[in-house]
Parts: sequence; C-alpha cells; structure tokens
Amino acid sequence: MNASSNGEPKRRILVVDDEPSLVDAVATALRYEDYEVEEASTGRAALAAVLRQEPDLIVLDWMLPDLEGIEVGRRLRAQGFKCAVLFLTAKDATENKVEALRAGGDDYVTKPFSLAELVARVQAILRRTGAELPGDVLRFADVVLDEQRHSVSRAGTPVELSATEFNLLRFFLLNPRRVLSKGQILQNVWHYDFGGSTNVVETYVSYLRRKLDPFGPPLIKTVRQAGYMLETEPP
Amino acid sequence: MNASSNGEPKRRILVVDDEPSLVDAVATALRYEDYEVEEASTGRAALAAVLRQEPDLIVLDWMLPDLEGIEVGRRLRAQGFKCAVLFLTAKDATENKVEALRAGGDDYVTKPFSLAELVARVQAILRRTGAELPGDVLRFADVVLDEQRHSVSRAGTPVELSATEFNLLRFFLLNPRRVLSKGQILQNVWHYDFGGSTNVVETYVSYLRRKLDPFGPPLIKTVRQAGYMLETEPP
DNA sequence: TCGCGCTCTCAGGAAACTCTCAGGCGAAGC
DNA sequence: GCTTCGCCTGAGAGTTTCCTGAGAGCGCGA
Repeated sequence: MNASSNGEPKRRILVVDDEPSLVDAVATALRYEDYEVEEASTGRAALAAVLRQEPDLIVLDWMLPDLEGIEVGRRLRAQGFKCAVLFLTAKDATENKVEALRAGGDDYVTKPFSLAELVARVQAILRRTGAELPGDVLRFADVVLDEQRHSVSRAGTPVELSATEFNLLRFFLLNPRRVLSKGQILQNVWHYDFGGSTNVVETYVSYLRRKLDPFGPPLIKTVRQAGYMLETEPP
Repeated sequence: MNASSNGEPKRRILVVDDEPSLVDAVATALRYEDYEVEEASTGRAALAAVLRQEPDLIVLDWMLPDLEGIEVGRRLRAQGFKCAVLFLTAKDATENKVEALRAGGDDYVTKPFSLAELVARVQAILRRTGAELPGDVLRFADVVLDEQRHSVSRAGTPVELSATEFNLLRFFLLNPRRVLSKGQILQNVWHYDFGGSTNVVETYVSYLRRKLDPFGPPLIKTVRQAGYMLETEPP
C-alpha cells in the first residue's frame, strides 16, 4: 500500500542530513512509497523548508554542520509545529536516545540502518500521527464525503454543495446500490413525516447530478416507479 | 515533568509480560512517573484488563504463554480499541520489527532495554497521543497563537485581540479544518449550555475576520447551515 | 464620577438556499 | 403511431441564513 492509493493527499516528509548520498537514498526510498519528499542539508535550511512545506514528518540527522539536530527539533516545537520527528543518530549510547525522545522526537534510528526499517518506522509514525486525517469519511466509487469538513469531492476535485444537497448525497452514500424510494428519501433527508410532493427530491437529485456528473460517469440511476439508486455502470 | 503535574487526569498504562519481575520493574518505573499502571501476565488477562481499564497505552510482550503479543494487538484493533501499543521483543531481526510495526503496533523496544529508555518512549508516544493537550503555541497556516504570552500574530505581524476574540480563535486553532457548529462554539467558548441566540458567534467571527484577513487570504470559512471552519484555500 | 474598552443585542440589507410550478422529453403501454 | 405517465429541469418567488454597523449596558481603572 502506498500513501495516496485512495485519493488522499500525499503525506509530506522532509529529509535532513549533511551527507548528500544518504539524503538521496532515503528520499528515493520514501518517494517510492509515494510520499512527497523534500531535502535539506543544514539545520537552517531545514527550518526554512518546514515553513514552506509544512511536512507531516521530518527525518532529522542528529549531527548537522550548523545546528544540532536536536536543537532544530526544539525550535520547531517552540514555534508550535507539531510534526513528528524521526532522528538519525550514529551514537548508540542510551543516554542520547533518551535525550532525543525527551526533546520531542518521536523515534530514532541508529546508523547504519536498513532502508526497509526506516521506511517501516516512518509508516508507523505517520499511522499514529494520522489523527488529522479521515474523520468520518464516506466513499463510493470516486466520490468522497467528509462529514467533519462538510466537504465533498469527486475524482479529486472539490465540489461545493448546499446543505440539502449534502444531506441527500450523504443518504445515498449510506445506502449504495440500493433503490431508495422518494418517500424514504423525503423521510430521511427532509424529515417530512409524510405527504407533500416528492418533486423536491427530483429537483435535488437533478442538482446533484449536475454538480457531480461532469467529473465522471453517471452515479445516480433512476429506477422508474421505484426511486433512485447510487450505482456505477459496469464496464 | 510527570504525567499529571498540571492537574490533568493521570494517563493509564497496562503492562503485559509473563515475567513478574519485569512487569514489576516497568510498572514501578512508570508509577514513579505518575502514571496509573495495571499489570497482566497473559494475553487473555490483558484483553480483559483493557476492557476494564481502557488504558491509553499498552506495554506488550511479544511472547506470551497463551497468545502471541502481536495477536493481542490485532484483536484489540479488531475490537476498535485505538490505544497505542509498545511492544517488548527479544528478537532482534529487522524482519520481525518491521512486521510488528506494520501490524499496527506503534513502537517496540528490544530486550534487554534500560528502564530510562522505555519510560522515554512511553512519554514520547503519549505526548503524541495526547495531542489534545494544548501546547504553548498553536499554529495554523501563518497564524500563530501563544497561550502563555496571550499574543497572536499573522504573517509575522502582531494582532491585538480582546479576550473573547482570543478564546474564539484558540478554539478554531484547536480544531482546524473541521466544521464547528455555532452551538459547539457557544458551548466551548462562551460556556453557554443552552441554545440561546447564536448571533454573538457571528459577531465575533466577523471581528476576527476583520482583524486577521488584512494580512492574507480568508481563514474562517462559513459553511451555511452548518457552522464555520478554519481553512486555507487550496492553491 | 467619568471615560474607556469590551461584550452582546438588535435590525437592515445582501446573499444563498429551498421549494413550487410548469413546460418538455422520453419511456411504457395500448 | 399515439397516448399517457413519470421524470427532468429552467425559472423564479419566498424564505432562511448570514454579515455588519450602530449602540446600550457593564465593569474597571483613572
């Protein structure tokens, strides 16, 4: 599994070490896992890069030409950056490990390390950090609805929906591949106990189709005399 | 610093290992750091203890008499427990480490380990998990809010805020990219239990926008019928 | 007591949204 | 082929929601 196979934005990683070949190897390995990687070779460059890139994680060498890696970590925390830090250290003494972790590092790897282990650690940390990510997310085909952000996108493109449109789509996403009668829809989305014309439903289905279909094949199928159904055409 | 010096409830930790002396040593060290610690010696006992205690973190031996530690971790995840896991493993092969991390464990320590290191790791993990706890500085995009100095700046320029404005912005910064309903905001910023008029919220959002937006793109997006959200426009 | 800043209410206006209506189109049935 | 019926959708009126200027009340320090 890579970092963005499901349409989520790539996670960003900053790699900081003064040895170009090492930075290169690590960056390549991480890019292969589909992360967005930037590189820096000094502590100050790293601080600047963080401001620009806002990475989710920093792979940070313990020994840098200008600032100690640990000092870089401290300054970031002091400025309110919460991103995770994975220290690279050549020293093997427990003392230093403890110091690194206390300084706000989330983990460390002792040089020399295998790329496989480093990548695994990175993934473990990001899985943990991933709290920012999906709230309650509903998906169907290439449609994503995020309840916390009240946002909808299709095929990666954000789509603006009004409140009623949003609720209607939400109801469809909760019942994919099932025919929903207009009565059911009225009851669940409009909270009408009953009565009333079902034309509102038709109108709003029309709105949804107009907003969603430009980005892909039709999603909402009408089943005459029965209702509507969220469905993708079989290829 | 210990776990509850600031009046927060103690964080709970469950220690699982079949070697009593080890459990004892670890538990004692953690209690010394002011965590609330329970102990278990088998996988099944651990599962039962989790149900009872709902710990924030589990220190889990890789090898247990009945269930493999990793299996305990899997079952917990399967049951929806999200608490962090720190594995204790005697095996030193990278393969196994990688497997553990991939299995959803959050970290691991190789036996033999020093208590100092273990405690440091525990604290590092809980610092992450406990991200809810307000740090000293909150940041979103180019907005920085320092709780200690009670100061706010955007794009480097200091911005003067009244107390209510400050608290409102603080609440937004604690919940970035999430829609906050006016009711939620009233409850958390104004501490109104009831559903009075939400016009105050609108007024203060207006104030915040007036003070913050001159320095950059809009930050607080209104989501009609739903609330407000701290967000930056995607470029 | 006065002045000042802060908090909050109120109300007008603008914008967005909801829903109705009616004409048109296509499918199903005769 | 023709009719009937159900569905689609453009237009627009009515309603809701939101924004914001103005100002009253309050507390605090001078």
